[in-house]
Amino acid sequence: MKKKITLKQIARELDVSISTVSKALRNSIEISEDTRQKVQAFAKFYNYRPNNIALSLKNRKTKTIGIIIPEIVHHFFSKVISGIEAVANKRGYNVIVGLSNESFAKEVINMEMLANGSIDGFILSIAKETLQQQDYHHFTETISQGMPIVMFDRVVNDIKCDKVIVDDAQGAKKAVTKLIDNGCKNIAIITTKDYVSVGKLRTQGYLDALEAHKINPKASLVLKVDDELLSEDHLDSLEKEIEHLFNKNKKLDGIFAVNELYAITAMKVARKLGLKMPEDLQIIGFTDGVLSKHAVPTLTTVSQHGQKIGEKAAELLINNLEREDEEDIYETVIIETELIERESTK
Amino acid sequence: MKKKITLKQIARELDVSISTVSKALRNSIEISEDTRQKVQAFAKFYNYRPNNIALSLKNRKTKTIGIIIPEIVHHFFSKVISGIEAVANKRGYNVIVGLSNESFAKEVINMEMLANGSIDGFILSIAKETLQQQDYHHFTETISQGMPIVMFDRVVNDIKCDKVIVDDAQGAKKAVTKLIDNGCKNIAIITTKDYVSVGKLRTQGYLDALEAHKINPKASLVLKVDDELLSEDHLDSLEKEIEHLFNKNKKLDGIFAVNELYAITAMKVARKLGLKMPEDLQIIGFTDGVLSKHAVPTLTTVSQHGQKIGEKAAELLINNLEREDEEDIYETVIIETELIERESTK
DNA sequence: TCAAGCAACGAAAACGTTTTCGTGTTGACA
DNA sequence: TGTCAACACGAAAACGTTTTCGTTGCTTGA
Repeated sequence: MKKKITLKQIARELDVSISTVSKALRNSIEISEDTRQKVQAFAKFYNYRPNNIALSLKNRKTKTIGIIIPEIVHHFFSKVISGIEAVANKRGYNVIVGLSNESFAKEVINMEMLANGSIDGFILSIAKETLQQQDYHHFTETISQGMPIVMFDRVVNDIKCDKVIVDDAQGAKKAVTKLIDNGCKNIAIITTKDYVSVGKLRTQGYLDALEAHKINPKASLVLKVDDELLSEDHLDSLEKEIEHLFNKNKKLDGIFAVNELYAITAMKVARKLGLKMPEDLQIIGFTDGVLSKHAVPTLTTVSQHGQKIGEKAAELLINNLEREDEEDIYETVIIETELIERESTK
Repeated sequence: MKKKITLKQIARELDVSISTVSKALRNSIEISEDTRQKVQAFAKFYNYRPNNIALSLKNRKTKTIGIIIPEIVHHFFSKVISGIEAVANKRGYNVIVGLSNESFAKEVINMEMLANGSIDGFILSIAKETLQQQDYHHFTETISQGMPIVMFDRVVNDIKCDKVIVDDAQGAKKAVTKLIDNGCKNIAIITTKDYVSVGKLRTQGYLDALEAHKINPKASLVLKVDDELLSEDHLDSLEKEIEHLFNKNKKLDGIFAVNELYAITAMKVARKLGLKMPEDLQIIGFTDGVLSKHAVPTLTTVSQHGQKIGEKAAELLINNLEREDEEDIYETVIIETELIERESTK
């Protein structure tokens, strides 16, 4: 077992001072050609690499980004991480991941754990519980300590930080407009309760599209699902609620769902009821995940470009970290959504 | 902006020494009740938290685990991370994630980036390119530097480290046996080229099951797909290959696929050919991802329990890190697979 | 011959902790 | 009064770097 070698050990072996070794390795002109060669050869032979922790302590920056997300087993979030990692890596940063599991307490703990020097800045998407409780002190506090935050997807406006969001309302509007253009007369929306900001915005987009076409929204066409039904365990109750939606609206011919799972489940119920897609019923989902691509029929969906969101968030954060002047100008970048048309629409 | 406060600043404000502050905060009996109270109150007021980096440097351990995986946008891998994170968090560790993107070079770079003090140990799954080139020097080197590694899923035997694997062969055998028991006479396997260890093992399990039932394997029933077809971009060619498989074997009535995507694609082709599932054709996949659960028909599959794999890997690593005696005893833990029966089989 | 200047190197501080080992003061006790 | 223990605290080293600021010894020019 050959342990990692340090400057001190090299210095001792070569009978020079630590400073000399350090300078020699960084090709300082202060050091003679001779000693430089000698030191570098020795270092190379023993595969010397400076200790990151020591560097972090000295430079007071860790070249590490902290990511806090609600969950990782989720196509969208893993896409975002993938984007973050790509940019971070290219610019010499590492990423450290914490999961909140949608819990306020875990979000706080995780942030505190990382904020004590482990990272230079955060990229995060807020837990549902936090959104519900509207307690954002942990964000404001870390920001006031000089640690920058970039929020994505689930953001809250009154925090001073960079944000990367999709135009949820616009994307939803595009989707619903598509359904209208395709001849749908009775379009339902399956969405979440309002405290989930993105759910609210998408619902707004749905209403906007209807209004733009002078269609009166009907309350019975709006299904706000309790989000705990999103967990795989409660699929049955989700199905029941959706079935109820069909029963209440016999002439239903279009559905816009604010996520993939709602859309897929709606498809399943429709199939059970003997509806043909896209002939009798057209469906559009949100989030271009793996389910949409491989469903039967394949699902038309609003793509959020998770990878791009991650890349942009990482760029914003790193730019902020490496900016010389300490100006506090915060950007909100909107990533365009894209309607990916597949078989579930005409 | 109130920056993080340090021991030194507290010491200066309270006009005591740094040592006193440190001891007072750790409730040392060396310090008088009075000063202890004073220091603790002050620290609490300014929300003092010890700097992690300084602690890492001093203790020569970072309480951080490095994860290197081929990709993160993948149900199995994100499940594993989720498991690792849960255990790590509970035991006071953070996780830092690096992606190899199946590339040898990126795997090496990532490991070198983290091995210089940033982490205490690795949990990883080997990149395909690395498996192909069979160059494992970066593993042996980090191990010989005293940094422990736990490998999962894609492992290689001759590296001295803990391993967490699924009984791929056994799982495959279970699946194929199920097909045989269900009356299938002509069972094909869709698998990867042999250098992917898990693909090879699963193929072996397929052959084992046939042999156990005295069925002669037919070369035409074994489809070894070039793995670049796994990328979403090459789905067409994958479909073509599978279609070719059907054409060559008119009496095909069972398919075992070594991953979800192959299985789903086989379903798609079968449906195009007008085959009814499970009546005309039964299919079993590997990896219990989100696709299996929501496919039409839902897919019978061999579950690997990714979460459990992650948990176990984290336990092994942390136990190793916190073991007092430096004994090098390495374990290989086998996580049982489970056949989850759904609609694609009778 | 001497001051100046330069080349080559070393000492030490700093980053923020923890911990070991003093050290000074007090009180008790002989 | 002198000694010793207990008490409360501080100095300093250590973790591994980088960097500033000396400090040598030698050369050079007048």
